[in-house]
Amino acid sequence: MARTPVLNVITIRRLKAFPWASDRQIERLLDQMTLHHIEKRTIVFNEGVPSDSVHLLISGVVKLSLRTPDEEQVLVSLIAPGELFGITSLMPGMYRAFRSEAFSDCWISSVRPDVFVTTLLDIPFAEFSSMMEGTVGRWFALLYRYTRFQGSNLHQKLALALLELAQKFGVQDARGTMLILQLTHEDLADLVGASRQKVTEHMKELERQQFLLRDGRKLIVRPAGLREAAGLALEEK
Amino acid sequence: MARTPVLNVITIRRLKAFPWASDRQIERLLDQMTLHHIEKRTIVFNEGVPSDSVHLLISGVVKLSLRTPDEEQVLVSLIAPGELFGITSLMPGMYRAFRSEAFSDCWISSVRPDVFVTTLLDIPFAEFSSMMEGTVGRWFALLYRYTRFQGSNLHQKLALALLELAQKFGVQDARGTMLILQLTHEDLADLVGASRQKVTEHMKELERQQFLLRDGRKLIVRPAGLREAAGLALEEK
DNA sequence: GCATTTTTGTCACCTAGGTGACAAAAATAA
DNA sequence: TTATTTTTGTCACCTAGGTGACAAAAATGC
Repeated sequence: MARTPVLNVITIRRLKAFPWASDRQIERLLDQMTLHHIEKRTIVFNEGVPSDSVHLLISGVVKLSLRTPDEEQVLVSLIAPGELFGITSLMPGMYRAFRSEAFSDCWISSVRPDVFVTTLLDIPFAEFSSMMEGTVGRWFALLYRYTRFQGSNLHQKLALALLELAQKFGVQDARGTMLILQLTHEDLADLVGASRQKVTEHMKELERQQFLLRDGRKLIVRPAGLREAAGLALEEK
Repeated sequence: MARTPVLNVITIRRLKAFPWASDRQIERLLDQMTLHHIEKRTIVFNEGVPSDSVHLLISGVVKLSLRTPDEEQVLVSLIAPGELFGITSLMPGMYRAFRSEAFSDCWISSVRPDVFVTTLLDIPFAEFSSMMEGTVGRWFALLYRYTRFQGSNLHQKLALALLELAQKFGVQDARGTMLILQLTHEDLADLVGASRQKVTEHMKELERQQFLLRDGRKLIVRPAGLREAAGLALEEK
Protein backbone atom coordinates (compact mmCIF):
# COMPACT_ATOMS: atom_id res chain seq x y z
CA MET A 1 0.00 0.00 0.00
CA ALA A 2 1.09 3.55 -0.79
CA ARG A 3 3.21 4.98 1.96
CA THR A 4 2.25 8.16 3.73
CA PRO A 5 3.32 11.21 1.69
CA VAL A 6 5.56 13.83 3.28
CA LEU A 7 3.98 17.27 3.46
CA ASN A 8 6.22 20.27 3.72
CA VAL A 9 6.69 23.58 1.95
CA ILE A 10 8.56 21.92 -0.89
CA THR A 11 5.89 19.34 -1.61
CA ILE A 12 3.12 21.94 -1.36
CA ARG A 13 4.99 24.16 -3.83
CA ARG A 14 5.42 21.21 -6.14
CA LEU A 15 1.67 20.61 -6.02
CA LYS A 16 1.14 24.28 -6.90
CA ALA A 17 -1.34 24.63 -4.05
CA PHE A 18 -1.61 28.15 -2.50
CA PRO A 19 0.96 29.73 -4.84
CA TRP A 20 0.22 33.10 -3.26
CA ALA A 21 1.03 32.07 0.32
CA SER A 22 4.40 32.64 2.01
CA ASP A 23 6.54 29.76 3.28
CA ARG A 24 5.75 30.92 6.79
CA GLN A 25 2.00 30.69 6.19
CA ILE A 26 2.23 27.30 4.54
CA GLU A 27 4.18 25.94 7.47
CA ARG A 28 1.64 27.20 9.95
CA LEU A 29 -1.19 25.83 7.86
CA LEU A 30 0.41 22.40 7.53
CA ASP A 31 0.71 22.19 11.29
CA GLN A 32 -3.03 22.37 11.52
CA MET A 33 -4.01 20.09 8.69
CA THR A 34 -4.69 16.42 9.10
CA LEU A 35 -3.83 13.84 6.49
CA HIS A 36 -6.08 10.96 5.53
CA HIS A 37 -5.80 8.04 3.20
CA ILE A 38 -9.05 7.41 1.35
CA GLU A 39 -9.65 4.26 -0.60
CA LYS A 40 -11.15 4.23 -4.08
CA ARG A 41 -14.99 4.48 -4.05
CA THR A 42 -15.06 5.82 -0.49
CA ILE A 43 -17.19 8.89 0.09
CA VAL A 44 -15.39 11.94 1.48
CA PHE A 45 -18.56 13.90 2.08
CA ASN A 46 -22.14 13.51 1.02
CA GLU A 47 -24.56 15.94 -0.56
CA GLY A 48 -26.62 17.81 2.02
CA VAL A 49 -24.41 17.47 5.09
CA PRO A 50 -23.00 20.57 6.83
CA SER A 51 -19.86 21.97 5.24
CA ASP A 52 -17.25 21.85 7.94
CA SER A 53 -13.86 21.42 6.34
CA VAL A 54 -11.72 22.40 3.40
CA HIS A 55 -9.79 19.65 1.67
CA LEU A 56 -6.60 19.67 -0.33
CA LEU A 57 -6.06 16.73 -2.62
CA ILE A 58 -2.48 15.47 -2.32
CA SER A 59 -2.60 12.48 -4.64
CA GLY A 60 -5.20 10.50 -6.55
CA VAL A 61 -8.40 11.77 -8.14
CA VAL A 62 -11.61 12.90 -6.43
CA LYS A 63 -14.99 12.95 -8.11
CA LEU A 64 -17.68 15.56 -7.42
CA SER A 65 -21.13 14.43 -8.40
CA LEU A 66 -24.80 14.71 -7.68
CA ARG A 67 -27.77 12.47 -8.17
CA THR A 68 -30.82 13.72 -10.08
CA PRO A 69 -34.41 13.02 -9.01
CA ASP A 70 -34.53 10.13 -11.46
CA GLU A 71 -31.42 8.43 -10.09
CA GLU A 72 -29.11 9.59 -12.86
CA GLN A 73 -25.69 10.66 -11.81
CA VAL A 74 -24.21 13.98 -12.87
CA LEU A 75 -20.43 14.05 -12.74
CA VAL A 76 -19.74 17.67 -11.92
CA SER A 77 -15.98 17.62 -11.81
CA LEU A 78 -12.87 15.53 -11.37
CA ILE A 79 -10.36 17.04 -8.95
CA ALA A 80 -6.62 16.82 -9.61
CA PRO A 81 -3.80 16.77 -7.03
CA GLY A 82 -3.05 20.25 -5.73
CA GLU A 83 -6.66 21.38 -5.96
CA LEU A 84 -8.75 22.54 -3.03
CA PHE A 85 -12.25 21.16 -2.77
CA GLY A 86 -15.16 21.36 -0.40
CA ILE A 87 -15.01 25.14 -0.44
CA THR A 88 -18.69 25.65 0.29
CA SER A 89 -17.33 25.51 3.85
CA LEU A 90 -15.92 28.99 3.25
CA MET A 91 -19.43 30.39 3.13
CA PRO A 92 -21.53 30.72 6.28
CA GLY A 93 -23.95 27.93 7.12
CA MET A 94 -23.69 26.15 3.78
CA TYR A 95 -24.39 22.51 3.17
CA ARG A 96 -22.46 20.42 0.71
CA ALA A 97 -23.98 20.80 -2.71
CA PHE A 98 -22.26 17.79 -4.24
CA ARG A 99 -21.07 14.42 -3.12
CA SER A 100 -17.34 13.85 -3.26
CA GLU A 101 -15.81 10.42 -3.45
CA ALA A 102 -12.40 8.96 -4.15
CA PHE A 103 -12.19 8.10 -7.83
CA SER A 104 -8.88 6.35 -7.14
CA ASP A 105 -6.98 5.79 -3.90
CA CYS A 106 -6.24 9.24 -2.50
CA TRP A 107 -4.34 11.15 0.11
CA ILE A 108 -6.26 14.15 1.35
CA SER A 109 -5.24 16.83 3.78
CA SER A 110 -8.01 18.73 5.61
CA VAL A 111 -8.48 21.82 7.79
CA ARG A 112 -11.28 23.64 9.48
CA PRO A 113 -12.33 26.54 7.26
CA ASP A 114 -11.80 29.17 9.96
CA VAL A 115 -8.25 27.96 10.55
CA PHE A 116 -7.65 27.97 6.83
CA VAL A 117 -8.77 31.57 6.45
CA THR A 118 -7.16 33.05 9.53
CA THR A 119 -3.86 31.37 8.78
CA LEU A 120 -3.68 32.56 5.22
CA LEU A 121 -5.42 35.88 5.49
CA ASP A 122 -5.21 37.62 8.86
CA ILE A 123 -8.87 38.60 9.12
CA PRO A 124 -11.66 36.98 11.12
CA PHE A 125 -13.34 34.07 9.41
CA ALA A 126 -16.80 35.61 9.72
CA GLU A 127 -15.75 38.69 7.78
CA PHE A 128 -14.22 36.68 4.99
CA SER A 129 -17.09 34.29 4.70
CA SER A 130 -19.78 36.98 4.55
CA MET A 131 -17.81 38.71 1.87
CA MET A 132 -17.62 35.46 -0.08
CA GLU A 133 -21.32 34.88 0.29
CA GLY A 134 -22.14 38.41 -0.83
CA THR A 135 -19.91 38.25 -3.87
CA VAL A 136 -19.46 34.74 -5.25
CA GLY A 137 -22.53 33.23 -3.64
CA ARG A 138 -24.34 34.07 -6.83
CA TRP A 139 -21.88 32.12 -8.95
CA PHE A 140 -22.45 29.15 -6.83
CA ALA A 141 -26.21 29.40 -7.20
CA LEU A 142 -25.76 29.54 -10.96
CA LEU A 143 -23.50 26.53 -10.96
CA TYR A 144 -26.06 24.71 -8.91
CA ARG A 145 -28.79 25.55 -11.40
CA TYR A 146 -26.74 24.34 -14.35
CA THR A 147 -25.86 21.06 -12.70
CA ARG A 148 -29.57 20.55 -11.98
CA PHE A 149 -30.42 21.26 -15.59
CA GLN A 150 -28.22 18.37 -16.61
CA GLY A 151 -30.55 15.43 -16.86
CA SER A 152 -33.79 17.39 -16.70
CA ASN A 153 -36.26 17.64 -19.53
CA LEU A 154 -37.61 20.92 -20.83
CA HIS A 155 -40.67 20.85 -18.59
CA GLN A 156 -38.52 20.49 -15.49
CA LYS A 157 -36.00 23.08 -16.62
CA LEU A 158 -38.76 25.61 -17.18
CA ALA A 159 -40.23 24.93 -13.77
CA LEU A 160 -36.78 25.31 -12.20
CA ALA A 161 -36.13 28.56 -14.05
CA LEU A 162 -39.50 30.02 -13.07
CA LEU A 163 -38.90 29.12 -9.44
CA GLU A 164 -35.59 30.92 -9.49
CA LEU A 165 -37.15 33.96 -11.14
CA ALA A 166 -39.93 33.94 -8.55
CA GLN A 167 -37.35 34.07 -5.78
CA LYS A 168 -35.54 36.98 -7.34
CA PHE A 169 -38.31 38.96 -8.93
CA GLY A 170 -41.44 37.77 -7.18
CA VAL A 171 -43.88 39.71 -5.04
CA GLN A 172 -46.56 37.97 -3.02
CA ASP A 173 -50.05 38.08 -4.47
CA ALA A 174 -53.34 36.54 -3.38
CA ARG A 175 -53.02 34.01 -6.17
CA GLY A 176 -49.33 33.15 -5.79
CA THR A 177 -46.05 34.90 -6.56
CA MET A 178 -46.19 37.56 -9.25
CA LEU A 179 -43.11 38.17 -11.38
CA ILE A 180 -42.44 41.86 -11.80
CA LEU A 181 -40.64 41.24 -15.03
CA GLN A 182 -41.64 41.36 -18.67
CA LEU A 183 -40.28 38.11 -20.05
CA THR A 184 -41.03 36.86 -23.53
CA HIS A 185 -41.04 33.18 -24.36
CA GLU A 186 -37.93 33.91 -26.37
CA ASP A 187 -36.15 35.10 -23.20
CA LEU A 188 -37.19 32.00 -21.33
CA ALA A 189 -35.99 29.87 -24.22
CA ASP A 190 -32.55 31.51 -24.06
CA LEU A 191 -32.50 30.91 -20.32
CA VAL A 192 -33.23 27.19 -20.45
CA GLY A 193 -31.52 26.52 -23.76
CA ALA A 194 -34.56 25.51 -25.78
CA SER A 195 -36.53 26.72 -28.78
CA ARG A 196 -39.13 29.42 -28.48
CA GLN A 197 -41.90 27.19 -29.86
CA LYS A 198 -41.42 24.42 -27.35
CA VAL A 199 -41.28 26.93 -24.52
CA THR A 200 -44.65 28.25 -25.65
CA GLU A 201 -46.05 24.73 -25.60
CA HIS A 202 -44.74 23.94 -22.14
CA MET A 203 -45.87 27.26 -20.73
CA LYS A 204 -49.37 26.46 -21.95
CA GLU A 205 -49.08 23.09 -20.27
CA LEU A 206 -47.95 24.65 -16.97
CA GLU A 207 -50.95 26.99 -17.18
CA ARG A 208 -53.24 24.07 -17.82
CA GLN A 209 -51.81 22.35 -14.76
CA GLN A 210 -52.58 25.51 -12.75
CA PHE A 211 -48.94 25.93 -11.75
CA LEU A 212 -48.85 29.19 -13.59
CA LEU A 213 -51.35 31.85 -14.53
CA ARG A 214 -51.31 35.15 -16.29
CA ASP A 215 -52.65 38.54 -15.42
CA GLY A 216 -52.23 40.45 -18.64
CA ARG A 217 -48.50 40.36 -19.34
CA LYS A 218 -47.52 39.43 -15.81
CA LEU A 219 -46.88 35.89 -14.76
CA ILE A 220 -48.16 34.51 -11.48
CA VAL A 221 -46.41 31.45 -10.27
CA ARG A 222 -47.43 28.70 -7.81
CA PRO A 223 -44.16 27.66 -6.19
CA ALA A 224 -45.50 24.44 -4.71
CA GLY A 225 -46.79 23.31 -8.07
CA LEU A 226 -43.61 24.24 -9.87
CA ARG A 227 -41.55 22.37 -7.34
CA GLU A 228 -43.63 19.35 -8.14
CA ALA A 229 -43.23 19.90 -11.88
CA ALA A 230 -39.47 20.28 -11.45
CA GLY A 231 -39.31 16.96 -9.67
CA LEU A 232 -37.76 18.52 -6.58
CA ALA A 233 -38.00 16.83 -3.23
CA LEU A 234 -40.43 18.70 -1.00
CA GLU A 235 -37.85 20.04 1.45
CA GLU A 236 -35.59 21.82 -0.97
CA LYS A 237 -35.07 25.52 -1.71
CA MET B 1 -37.21 60.12 -17.18
CA ALA B 2 -36.53 58.42 -13.86
CA ARG B 3 -34.96 60.79 -11.43
CA THR B 4 -31.60 60.06 -9.88
CA PRO B 5 -31.96 57.73 -6.90
CA VAL B 6 -30.59 58.77 -3.53
CA LEU B 7 -27.91 56.44 -2.20
CA ASN B 8 -27.27 56.34 1.51
CA VAL B 9 -27.02 53.77 4.25
CA ILE B 10 -30.79 53.51 4.47
CA THR B 11 -31.32 52.83 0.79
CA ILE B 12 -28.44 50.34 0.70
CA ARG B 13 -29.97 48.50 3.65
CA ARG B 14 -33.33 48.48 1.94
CA LEU B 15 -31.70 46.90 -1.13
CA LYS B 16 -30.16 44.26 1.15
CA ALA B 17 -26.77 44.84 -0.44
CA PHE B 18 -23.74 44.13 1.82
CA PRO B 19 -25.81 43.03 4.82
CA TRP B 20 -22.59 42.17 6.64
CA ALA B 21 -21.01 45.62 6.36
CA SER B 22 -21.18 48.30 9.05
CA ASP B 23 -22.83 51.68 8.48
CA ARG B 24 -19.38 53.21 8.62
CA GLN B 25 -18.08 50.97 5.85
CA ILE B 26 -21.10 51.52 3.67
CA GLU B 27 -20.71 55.27 3.98
CA ARG B 28 -17.07 55.11 3.00
CA LEU B 29 -17.86 52.82 0.11
CA LEU B 30 -20.66 55.03 -1.18
CA ASP B 31 -18.27 57.97 -1.26
CA GLN B 32 -16.18 56.12 -3.78
CA MET B 33 -18.86 54.68 -6.00
CA THR B 34 -20.14 56.39 -9.09
CA LEU B 35 -23.72 56.21 -10.21
CA HIS B 36 -24.78 55.73 -13.83
CA HIS B 37 -28.06 55.60 -15.63
CA ILE B 38 -28.09 52.91 -18.29
CA GLU B 39 -30.80 52.73 -20.88
CA LYS B 40 -32.51 49.49 -21.84
CA ARG B 41 -30.49 47.42 -24.35
CA THR B 42 -27.26 49.27 -23.56
CA ILE B 43 -24.22 47.11 -22.90
CA VAL B 44 -22.56 47.58 -19.52
CA PHE B 45 -19.57 45.43 -20.39
CA ASN B 46 -18.75 43.02 -23.14
CA GLU B 47 -17.42 39.49 -23.04
CA GLY B 48 -13.64 39.36 -23.25
CA VAL B 49 -12.75 42.86 -22.04
CA PRO B 50 -10.61 43.34 -18.91
CA SER B 51 -12.55 43.17 -15.66
CA ASP B 52 -11.99 46.49 -13.99
CA SER B 53 -15.00 47.29 -11.86
CA VAL B 54 -17.60 45.84 -9.57
CA HIS B 55 -21.19 46.92 -10.11
CA LEU B 56 -24.14 47.14 -7.81
CA LEU B 57 -27.54 47.18 -9.44
CA ILE B 58 -29.73 49.84 -7.83
CA SER B 59 -32.83 49.56 -9.96
CA GLY B 60 -33.94 47.80 -13.13
CA VAL B 61 -32.81 44.42 -14.42
CA VAL B 62 -29.48 43.46 -15.94
CA LYS B 63 -28.97 40.48 -18.22
CA LEU B 64 -25.82 38.34 -18.26
CA SER B 65 -25.37 36.40 -21.46
CA LEU B 66 -22.92 34.89 -23.86
CA ARG B 67 -22.98 34.08 -27.52
CA THR B 68 -22.17 30.55 -28.70
CA PRO B 69 -20.01 29.81 -31.77
CA ASP B 70 -23.18 29.36 -33.83
CA GLU B 71 -24.61 32.74 -32.88
CA GLU B 72 -27.10 31.42 -30.38
CA GLN B 73 -27.49 33.42 -27.24
CA VAL B 74 -27.25 31.86 -23.81
CA LEU B 75 -28.97 33.86 -21.10
CA VAL B 76 -26.87 33.07 -18.07
CA SER B 77 -28.67 35.12 -15.47
CA LEU B 78 -30.97 38.04 -14.78
CA ILE B 79 -29.71 40.33 -12.03
CA ALA B 80 -32.13 41.89 -9.52
CA PRO B 81 -31.72 45.20 -7.67
CA GLY B 82 -29.37 44.85 -4.71
CA GLU B 83 -27.17 42.28 -6.43
CA LEU B 84 -23.51 42.76 -7.18
CA PHE B 85 -22.32 41.79 -10.61
CA GLY B 86 -19.12 41.87 -12.60
CA ILE B 87 -17.26 40.12 -9.81
CA THR B 88 -14.69 38.48 -12.06
CA SER B 89 -12.94 41.78 -11.32
CA LEU B 90 -12.25 40.44 -7.83
CA MET B 91 -9.88 37.86 -9.30
CA PRO B 92 -6.47 38.86 -10.65
CA GLY B 93 -6.13 39.54 -14.35
CA MET B 94 -9.53 38.17 -15.32
CA TYR B 95 -11.50 39.09 -18.38
CA ARG B 96 -15.25 39.32 -18.43
CA ALA B 97 -16.70 35.92 -19.13
CA PHE B 98 -20.18 37.18 -20.00
CA ARG B 99 -21.73 40.19 -21.59
CA SER B 100 -23.92 42.30 -19.39
CA GLU B 101 -26.60 44.57 -20.74
CA ALA B 102 -29.51 46.53 -19.36
CA PHE B 103 -32.65 44.45 -19.70
CA SER B 104 -34.67 47.46 -18.64
CA ASP B 105 -33.62 51.02 -17.80
CA CYS B 106 -31.23 50.75 -14.88
CA TRP B 107 -29.34 52.68 -12.28
CA ILE B 108 -25.99 51.14 -11.55
CA SER B 109 -23.38 52.13 -9.01
CA SER B 110 -19.77 51.09 -9.65
CA VAL B 111 -16.41 50.92 -7.86
CA ARG B 112 -12.90 49.79 -8.57
CA PRO B 113 -12.45 46.29 -7.18
CA ASP B 114 -9.44 47.25 -5.04
CA VAL B 115 -11.41 50.07 -3.43
CA PHE B 116 -14.31 47.73 -2.87
CA VAL B 117 -12.17 45.16 -1.08
CA THR B 118 -10.03 47.48 1.00
CA THR B 119 -13.04 49.46 2.15
CA LEU B 120 -15.01 46.43 3.26
CA LEU B 121 -12.25 44.14 4.39
CA ASP B 122 -9.10 45.84 5.63
CA ILE B 123 -6.61 43.66 3.77
CA PRO B 124 -4.67 44.42 0.59
CA PHE B 125 -6.56 43.71 -2.61
CA ALA B 126 -3.84 41.41 -3.96
CA GLU B 127 -4.13 39.10 -0.97
CA PHE B 128 -7.87 38.87 -1.22
CA SER B 129 -7.92 38.31 -4.94
CA SER B 130 -5.30 35.55 -4.91
CA MET B 131 -7.27 33.84 -2.19
CA MET B 132 -10.41 34.10 -4.31
CA GLU B 133 -8.63 32.71 -7.32
CA GLY B 134 -7.19 29.82 -5.35
CA THR B 135 -10.50 28.89 -3.80
CA VAL B 136 -13.51 29.80 -5.94
CA GLY B 137 -11.66 30.08 -9.23
CA ARG B 138 -12.57 26.46 -9.80
CA TRP B 139 -16.28 27.15 -9.40
CA PHE B 140 -16.04 29.79 -11.97
CA ALA B 141 -14.32 27.47 -14.41
CA LEU B 142 -17.11 24.97 -13.88
CA LEU B 143 -19.78 27.58 -14.43
CA TYR B 144 -18.03 28.58 -17.59
CA ARG B 145 -18.00 25.01 -18.83
CA TYR B 146 -21.69 24.54 -18.15
CA THR B 147 -22.67 27.73 -19.92
CA ARG B 148 -20.60 26.59 -22.91
CA PHE B 149 -22.35 23.24 -22.89
CA GLN B 150 -25.63 25.02 -23.36
CA GLY B 151 -26.20 25.04 -27.09
CA SER B 152 -23.47 22.56 -27.98
CA ASN B 153 -24.12 19.15 -29.45
CA LEU B 154 -22.66 15.98 -28.03
CA HIS B 155 -19.63 16.02 -30.29
CA GLN B 156 -18.70 19.51 -29.12
CA LYS B 157 -19.39 18.75 -25.48
CA LEU B 158 -17.12 15.73 -25.60
CA ALA B 159 -14.35 17.72 -27.23
CA LEU B 160 -14.75 20.43 -24.58
CA ALA B 161 -14.70 17.90 -21.75
CA LEU B 162 -11.61 16.16 -23.11
CA LEU B 163 -9.82 19.47 -23.45
CA GLU B 164 -10.55 20.28 -19.84
CA LEU B 165 -9.37 16.86 -18.72
CA ALA B 166 -6.20 17.26 -20.76
CA GLN B 167 -5.45 20.50 -18.95
CA LYS B 168 -5.94 18.95 -15.56
CA PHE B 169 -4.68 15.44 -16.03
CA GLY B 170 -2.52 15.64 -19.15
CA VAL B 171 1.19 14.98 -19.55
CA GLN B 172 3.01 15.86 -22.73
CA ASP B 173 3.77 12.98 -25.07
CA ALA B 174 5.34 12.78 -28.51
CA ARG B 175 1.91 12.14 -29.99
CA GLY B 176 -0.06 14.76 -28.02
CA THR B 177 -1.31 15.07 -24.44
CA MET B 178 -1.75 11.82 -22.57
CA LEU B 179 -4.44 11.60 -19.91
CA ILE B 180 -3.15 9.88 -16.79
CA LEU B 181 -6.65 8.83 -15.87
CA GLN B 182 -8.63 5.65 -16.39
CA LEU B 183 -11.95 6.94 -17.69
CA THR B 184 -14.68 4.67 -18.99
CA HIS B 185 -17.16 5.84 -21.60
CA GLU B 186 -19.71 5.65 -18.83
CA ASP B 187 -17.75 8.26 -16.84
CA LEU B 188 -17.52 10.54 -19.83
CA ALA B 189 -21.24 10.11 -20.41
CA ASP B 190 -21.97 11.22 -16.83
CA LEU B 191 -19.67 14.19 -17.33
CA VAL B 192 -21.32 15.50 -20.49
CA GLY B 193 -24.83 14.34 -19.67
CA ALA B 194 -25.28 11.83 -22.46
CA SER B 195 -25.80 8.10 -22.89
CA ARG B 196 -22.92 5.68 -22.81
CA GLN B 197 -23.66 4.33 -26.29
CA LYS B 198 -23.57 7.70 -28.00
CA VAL B 199 -20.35 8.58 -26.21
CA THR B 200 -18.81 5.40 -27.62
CA GLU B 201 -19.92 6.41 -31.10
CA HIS B 202 -18.55 9.93 -30.85
CA MET B 203 -15.27 8.76 -29.31
CA LYS B 204 -14.83 6.49 -32.32
CA GLU B 205 -15.54 9.42 -34.55
CA LEU B 206 -12.96 11.60 -32.76
CA GLU B 207 -10.43 8.80 -33.20
CA ARG B 208 -11.27 8.55 -36.86
CA GLN B 209 -10.72 12.30 -37.16
CA GLN B 210 -7.30 11.80 -35.51
CA PHE B 211 -8.15 14.19 -32.71
CA LEU B 212 -7.81 11.37 -30.26
CA LEU B 213 -5.86 8.13 -30.11
CA ARG B 214 -5.43 5.32 -27.66
CA ASP B 215 -2.41 3.64 -26.21
CA GLY B 216 -3.90 0.64 -24.45
CA ARG B 217 -6.27 2.11 -21.90
CA LYS B 218 -4.75 5.56 -21.95
CA LEU B 219 -6.15 8.35 -24.07
CA ILE B 220 -3.93 10.67 -26.04
CA VAL B 221 -5.52 13.90 -27.04
CA ARG B 222 -4.71 16.43 -29.76
CA PRO B 223 -5.71 19.78 -28.26
CA ALA B 224 -5.65 21.67 -31.55
CA GLY B 225 -7.98 19.16 -33.16
CA LEU B 226 -10.32 19.07 -30.21
CA ARG B 227 -10.50 22.83 -30.17
CA GLU B 228 -11.61 22.64 -33.77
CA ALA B 229 -14.16 19.92 -32.96
CA ALA B 230 -15.49 21.97 -30.06
CA GLY B 231 -16.07 24.89 -32.37
CA LEU B 232 -13.83 27.14 -30.29
CA ALA B 233 -12.22 30.18 -31.80
CA LEU B 234 -8.49 29.62 -32.21
CA GLU B 235 -7.38 32.08 -29.54
CA GLU B 236 -9.25 30.65 -26.58
CA LYS B 237 -8.14 28.64 -23.56
C1' DG C 1 -4.54 -20.88 -16.22
C1' DC C 2 -9.75 -20.33 -16.47
C1' DA C 3 -14.10 -17.97 -14.93
C1' DT C 4 -16.36 -13.83 -14.17
C1' DT C 5 -17.16 -9.06 -14.56
C1' DT C 6 -16.53 -4.76 -16.84
C1' DT C 7 -16.08 -2.19 -20.86
C1' DT C 8 -16.58 -1.39 -25.70
C1' DG C 9 -18.79 -1.56 -30.10
C1' DT C 10 -22.84 -1.70 -32.98
C1' DC C 11 -27.21 -2.58 -34.09
C1' DA C 12 -32.57 -1.14 -34.79
C1' DC C 13 -35.96 1.56 -33.00
C1' DC C 14 -38.20 5.49 -30.46
C1' DT C 15 -38.97 10.14 -28.59
C1' DA C 16 -38.01 14.87 -27.03
C1' DG C 17 -37.28 18.65 -28.83
C1' DG C 18 -35.55 21.55 -33.04
C1' DT C 19 -37.24 23.97 -37.35
C1' DG C 20 -39.97 26.51 -40.65
C1' DA C 21 -44.12 28.42 -41.67
C1' DC C 22 -47.98 31.04 -40.87
C1' DA C 23 -51.99 33.20 -38.55
C1' DA C 24 -53.97 35.41 -34.50
C1' DA C 25 -53.32 38.50 -30.82
C1' DA C 26 -51.02 42.16 -28.39
C1' DA C 27 -48.12 45.89 -27.97
C1' DT C 28 -46.14 50.05 -29.88
C1' DA C 29 -45.55 53.75 -32.94
C1' DA C 30 -47.32 57.47 -35.72
C1' DT D 1 -57.10 55.86 -34.87
C1' DT D 2 -54.64 53.13 -37.96
C1' DA D 3 -50.25 50.99 -39.34
C1' DT D 4 -46.39 48.35 -37.96
C1' DT D 5 -43.81 45.38 -35.11
C1' DT D 6 -43.49 41.99 -31.56
C1' DT D 7 -45.19 38.12 -29.33
C1' DT D 8 -47.93 34.03 -28.98
C1' DG D 9 -50.00 29.80 -30.51
C1' DT D 10 -50.11 25.76 -33.39
C1' DC D 11 -49.22 23.16 -37.05
C1' DA D 12 -46.33 19.24 -39.74
C1' DC D 13 -42.03 17.47 -40.26
C1' DC D 14 -37.11 16.25 -39.12
C1' DT D 15 -33.01 14.94 -36.40
C1' DA D 16 -29.97 14.27 -32.42
C1' DG D 17 -29.63 11.54 -29.15
C1' DG D 18 -31.95 8.06 -25.75
C1' DT D 19 -32.90 2.97 -25.09
C1' DG D 20 -32.56 -2.01 -25.10
C1' DA D 21 -30.26 -5.78 -26.67
C1' DC D 22 -26.46 -8.42 -27.54
C1' DA D 23 -21.71 -9.89 -28.90
C1' DA D 24 -16.77 -9.09 -28.81
C1' DA D 25 -12.93 -7.65 -26.21
C1' DA D 26 -10.48 -6.46 -22.02
C1' DA D 27 -9.74 -6.50 -17.38
C1' DT D 28 -9.96 -8.74 -12.98
C1' DG D 29 -10.48 -12.33 -9.61
C1' DC D 30 -9.30 -16.88 -8.08
